[in-house]
Amino acid sequence: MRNGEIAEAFEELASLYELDGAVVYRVVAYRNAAKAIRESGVSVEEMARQGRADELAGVGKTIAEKIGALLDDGSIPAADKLKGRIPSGLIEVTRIPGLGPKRARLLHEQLGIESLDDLRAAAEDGRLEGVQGFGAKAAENVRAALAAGADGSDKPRLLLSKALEVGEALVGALREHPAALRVELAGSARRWADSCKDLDIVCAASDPAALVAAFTELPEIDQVGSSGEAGARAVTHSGLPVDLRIVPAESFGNLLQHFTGSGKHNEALRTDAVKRGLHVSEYGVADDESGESHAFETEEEVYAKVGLAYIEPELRENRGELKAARDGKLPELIRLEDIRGDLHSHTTLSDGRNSMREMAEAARDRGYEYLAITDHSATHGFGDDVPPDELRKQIERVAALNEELDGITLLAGTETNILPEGKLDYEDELLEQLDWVVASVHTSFQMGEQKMTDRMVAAIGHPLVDVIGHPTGRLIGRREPYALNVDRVIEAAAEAGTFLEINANPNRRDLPDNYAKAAVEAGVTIAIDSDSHGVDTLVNMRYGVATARRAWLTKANVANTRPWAEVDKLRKTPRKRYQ
DNA sequence: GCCGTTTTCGGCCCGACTGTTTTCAGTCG
Repeated sequence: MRNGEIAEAFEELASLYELDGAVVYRVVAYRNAAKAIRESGVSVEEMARQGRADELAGVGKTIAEKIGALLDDGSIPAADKLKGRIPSGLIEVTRIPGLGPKRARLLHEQLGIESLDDLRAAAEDGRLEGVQGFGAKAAENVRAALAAGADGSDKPRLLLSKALEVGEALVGALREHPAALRVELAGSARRWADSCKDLDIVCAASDPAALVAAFTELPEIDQVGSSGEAGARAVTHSGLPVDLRIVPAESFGNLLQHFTGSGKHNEALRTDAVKRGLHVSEYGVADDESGESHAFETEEEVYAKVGLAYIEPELRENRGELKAARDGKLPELIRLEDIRGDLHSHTTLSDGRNSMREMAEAARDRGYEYLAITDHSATHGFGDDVPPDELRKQIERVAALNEELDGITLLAGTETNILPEGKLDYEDELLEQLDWVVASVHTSFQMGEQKMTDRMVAAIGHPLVDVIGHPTGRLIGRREPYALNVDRVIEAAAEAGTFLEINANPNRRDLPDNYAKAAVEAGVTIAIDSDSHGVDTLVNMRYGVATARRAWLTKANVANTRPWAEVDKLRKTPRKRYQ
């Protein structure tokens, strides 16, 4: 079973316990365990088989046993038992705004409601008002939510690149307003998560009312829900909810820290602080000893007050960053400026939109020292392939252009398909003449896990494969990863010395952060590549670096923070012509 | 149900808002 599937089972179990009226701490414990399982960079099934599932933070003896039962029998006995009492449709009912587990349970007990359809009927025929705690307003809110299309599914999330497009425009416009003192994007966008469900903007202002008024008039804003001196809630034309908060400048650090999250990070931070007699909220840090509350202008001061080193937003996911901050063991995260070249790009020779020269000049303008031209191989499958003879000519064209270009080195490369049997798309004799070889899967996505993993491991073992491109094949929010044993892929890459890519395309960000972290811990070197198909997407490198930062990576973990000559030496098969 | 530089038992973040209350529970972020 995949980590995601195991996590889902425990999320369901948490909801069932919650509807059954279990103590909230038990429900939270199951939810925390589900999160740890989902985010694990190694196979939890494998850990469980080895009796090590309880090494995950938040998984103890009881949950470890339940994981075992789930793997052995396909279900958790406690969940099966609860399902006898609690209809699964009730979980959807709890996702209607304003309805939670307590009220859903009440509706089940008093009206026999078991599904959204039942809820709709009861809201329409007036039975809802008869339930204790429900008045006319509550019933009306349910009717409105259902009419607005609430269907019991989780809120949709927008890809980070789309959210940032809007968020950066809003922040830029607000910063230009004369009343603005400080304006920062907070929330999941500031943590560079894969996707966002809303935007949070935190401001300090000399004239709050004027700044709020200006915000509601911005061209990106469609509807304004509520607004006042303290901020506004609005929705953009693209349907993204935006929360604007205005705070006093002297407590800007507290608010920014609070609204950057994540919720789990803040919860853990506060629990930790309580042990030191400190109570952290968005307004300040209250000190039991002095009885005073301390407000801070900067986040650095907030973290210092609770005895922690400053934690970068990308790390604030409660994945061990608090302990590392306490022990002074936070990594010095890689920065975008550390990147010295891009090792995966396309031109019009395959499916790119710009010529080799245009790509080279654009890369040089970004300050890169080198750019690998890696057009698709002979069986790419989408047309625009590069047959062997064409690739030979391309090597010559790269050499000729290098003669003309100053300030950047072009590398002759390929993004070769990994064929279903694990072989590559060109003969070794041709691959040997290339400076850089990316190998990726672009066909036969539906293979079983064993075959797909064998296929990948075979490519990793090929002496002339420098890096595996977008190793899991996921498309964020649209396509699950291939059925792949990522543990084995990482192990094979570590053993062979083959690099694994963090593909920086914002739709991919592949390797994902959890796997990239596990890969580096296993000794794998990472390459962060834009996979640009035009000059306009070289900037996507920032999403790859963000994923690397979320994976706790340093400059040293990433190949292309080095000059090209060092990258050549670092890979498993340095090419003779460079020696 | 988990966890341990106060604890192997007794804790387990903080505050705002809403609607229904007659002092607060439930929900949300």
